[in-house]
Amino acid sequence: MSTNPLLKGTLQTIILKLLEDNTQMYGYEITQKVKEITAGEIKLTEGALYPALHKLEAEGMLETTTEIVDSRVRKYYRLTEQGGNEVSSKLDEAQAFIEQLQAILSLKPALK
Amino acid sequence: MSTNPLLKGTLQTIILKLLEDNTQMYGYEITQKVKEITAGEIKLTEGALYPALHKLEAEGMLETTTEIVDSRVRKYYRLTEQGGNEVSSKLDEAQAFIEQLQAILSLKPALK
DNA sequence: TTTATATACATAGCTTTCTTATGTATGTAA
DNA sequence: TTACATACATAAGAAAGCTATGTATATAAA
Repeated sequence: MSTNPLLKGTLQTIILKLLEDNTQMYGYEITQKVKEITAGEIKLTEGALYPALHKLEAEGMLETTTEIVDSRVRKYYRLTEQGGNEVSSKLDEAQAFIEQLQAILSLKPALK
Repeated sequence: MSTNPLLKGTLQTIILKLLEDNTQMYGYEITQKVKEITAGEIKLTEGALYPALHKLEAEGMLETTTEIVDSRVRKYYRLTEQGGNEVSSKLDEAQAFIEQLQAILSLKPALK
């Protein structure tokens, strides 16, 4: 994988979508889930994930509860009502952007 | 459109792909081409485009020739040999990332 | 027993890459 | 003479990643 500039801008959407599907998840679980779904192709780094979670929480999109499991701390995140409302528009934006991008990247050479 | 955080990381690939298809283009032409292809959905700002072109040139991916057309300066960019070699791997990366992203974003809710 | 790996959080410092705003200059239409 | 289109460029700032580091627990391996 190395670095992944393409990830920029999509991390928030990934987080919100996963939390829409799974009700509640903790940070480490999100990294593992993404790794699993993408067969290791996309790896979320902690330095990107945790600040992104904190930001979404500060914006009122996510709320948390902390639990102790096996004497380790787990901070569960779930969508707030506002967060839930935001998900579908974020997904629409992402899908629209992907389609436009593919329109450019799979362009046939101009017939001159 | 407003701002476009999703654009991050894809601008280089867009530029290289357009130059693969069109042999040579100048900056303003690239902005218009992208606007045209995406029906105005994606707008490249000059503050993003020109530094990106300069960077690709500095990295040896692009080379330029300047012409005067209608007493206005035009700086044409085209792929160097190195740039040409780089295009397909950039495109592969972008397509792979898009596929992984769609795998995450269109995930069905986990059956629990 | 001490090292490595996995789990689980967090943050500081850095870099890349974008946005906004501004500037120069020419040509044309209102 | 004002506005808009064409055509370049850059400075300042913000956003959002990455790397590295730190804390802490549990377990497996050497």
